[in-house]
Amino acid sequence: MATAASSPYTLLGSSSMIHADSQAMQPASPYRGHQKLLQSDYMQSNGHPLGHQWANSLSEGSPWSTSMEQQDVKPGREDLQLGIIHHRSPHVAHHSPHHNNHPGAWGTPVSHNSSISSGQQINIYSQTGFTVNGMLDHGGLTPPPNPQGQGMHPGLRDTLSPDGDLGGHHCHDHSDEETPTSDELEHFAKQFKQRRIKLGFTQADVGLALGTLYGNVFSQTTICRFEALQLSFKNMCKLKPLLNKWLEEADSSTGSSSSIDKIAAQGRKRKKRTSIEVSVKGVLETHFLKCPKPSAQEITGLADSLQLEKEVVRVWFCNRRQKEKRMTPPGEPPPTHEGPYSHSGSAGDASSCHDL
DNA sequence: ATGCATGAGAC
DNA sequence: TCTCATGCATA
Repeated sequence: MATAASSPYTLLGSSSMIHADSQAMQPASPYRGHQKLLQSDYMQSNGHPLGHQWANSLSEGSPWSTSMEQQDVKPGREDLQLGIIHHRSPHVAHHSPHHNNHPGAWGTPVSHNSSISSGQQINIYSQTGFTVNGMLDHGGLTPPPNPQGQGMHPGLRDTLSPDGDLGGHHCHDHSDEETPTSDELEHFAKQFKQRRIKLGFTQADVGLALGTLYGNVFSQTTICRFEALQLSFKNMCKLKPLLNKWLEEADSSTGSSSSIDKIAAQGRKRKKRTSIEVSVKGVLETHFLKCPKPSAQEITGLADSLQLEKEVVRVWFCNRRQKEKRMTPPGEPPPTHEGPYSHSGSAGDASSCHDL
């Protein structure tokens, strides 16, 4: 038996800790953001669908490479949130318990190569203006008369399903609003951030507002990643319309509406974040370069060597892969250093990292 | 802003 | 078991 780790986590008696902190934004850090998103087909070599579209581009002229230099400046808001709440049922017509929105593929709506092992699922569905609620109050962008209106909806986040179809028909392929190009997304992200800041909203505010408006609550992290274009193309496509709507709302009701909606429905005890030492990280990275996808056996061995839980090591590799996917796509080595596991030329890799 | 973590779905 | 979307907790 190699694998024998079921629940390595011990449930610690965690008291109900309610963190009522507000996401204060940090002074924009001068980080590097040379990320170019390219829309290309999946490169199905032979089972290694690492074909992502995030490519690095040092072209300073590329809008994508330009990092946001805006700072979060609040013109004059203290607890004002764009919580335009309407009295609408949180449950519109959810057919599925989960929100399985497939906004579209990575700019490959027609491609249906099944060679994509476990990469992006190819769906041609598109969300055409998901019906947020059956009915908006009046006009939709009407701020509530009561600024301190009580948030009547908890932190529902799986209620909204941007379906619009599922009926078993319609196969429109509007390659316009449905599948924005990477350039559009990039531009939108930048515009979004600027507007957001201008309006005096934090990323967390937006996340909450989205939940208030459409039922899909997002965290500051997600909004942040959206603005930084650190999400997958598909994910970006999914969030764009939501954020776009929010922008419209925010723009329309500038100076009105406010509702502190806190999603305090956290009944999940999360494992304490493991802090991996730099030295250990170095080792992990070294292994990652050799083998981005170590087997369970290798992971176990590594964990043992580093004195870490197997789960931690496994998750580390998973996260590492994800990170690599959005930062350094295969085929485009970063300008600062060499690519991680440089493409093996054409075909013939996909695995085989036997070195233990 | 980002590292580590969780969970659903795909394979 | 991996990928992928997402977020708590933290630097």
